[in-house]
Amino acid sequence: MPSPEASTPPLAPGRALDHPGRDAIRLEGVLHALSDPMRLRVVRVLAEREATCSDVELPVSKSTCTHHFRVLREAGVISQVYRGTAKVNCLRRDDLDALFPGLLDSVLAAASEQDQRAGAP
Amino acid sequence: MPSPEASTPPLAPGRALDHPGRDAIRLEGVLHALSDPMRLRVVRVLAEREATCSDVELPVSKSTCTHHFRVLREAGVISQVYRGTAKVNCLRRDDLDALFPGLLDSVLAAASEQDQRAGAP
DNA sequence: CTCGTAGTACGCCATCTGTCAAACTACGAG
DNA sequence: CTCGTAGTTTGACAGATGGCGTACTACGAG
Repeated sequence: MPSPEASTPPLAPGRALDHPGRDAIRLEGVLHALSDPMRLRVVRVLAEREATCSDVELPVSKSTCTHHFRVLREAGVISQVYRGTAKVNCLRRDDLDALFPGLLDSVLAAASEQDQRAGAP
Repeated sequence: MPSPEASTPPLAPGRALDHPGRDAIRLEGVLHALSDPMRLRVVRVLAEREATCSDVELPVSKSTCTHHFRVLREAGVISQVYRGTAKVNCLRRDDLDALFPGLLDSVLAAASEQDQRAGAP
């Protein structure tokens, strides 16, 4: 890895994953995707920074992890692109905000607040 | 039924149902409850007016209907009180808005917009 | 070329979910 | 008291879901 900083990594498309178009994203599907604690945790991480599957720490096996990321992708919540051997995940903020204004933000805010309430008993 | 209009109906408590306290309402549970099309439909009706189970028209059997209302109640999304032989359902707007500000409104707005998009192809 | 790392694919399994029908309870009207 | 309406309970069932391990593929580093 020659001088990794500031250099755009390979970003090889390898093979494109199948993402639903903006118009194919359904509210019910998004809510369902967000209703799982593991997936909600993933989304909260991705709201702050993009991340590969493995640097979102989840207390589940690799295959289960793959499963959750796929559910999120198929629901239209995240996008995934290969970069070398890694896969980079991003929140599809633009699409979600366009389709369901305010929804993502209120879910994220609600999750944070719920955390805080739990943290201060 | 003597002059039914303007008279508060019996409103007999019959037997109180078990509702989670405000602090027991979990975001994941609420999102899960809202992620079913039938239940989302119920919530959208209740956002406009309170209603008995039977005057929310659902294309499912009575027992399935009972099931969905129970899921909503146990998730903390609605409250149910007996009034005579009927059961009146209300959105727990105050609790939801206090816990998850903006969430309910954005879900309702998103549902409406999704409807409109589907209605105008 | 070879190796290690990242992630996928495939079964398998237990549990949960949505659905129904049928039998039952609760209450108001007569 | 009797009847009809509203809703519950129970049991069944098919399908989805979340979880695992193992075997596999793909790519970058040496």
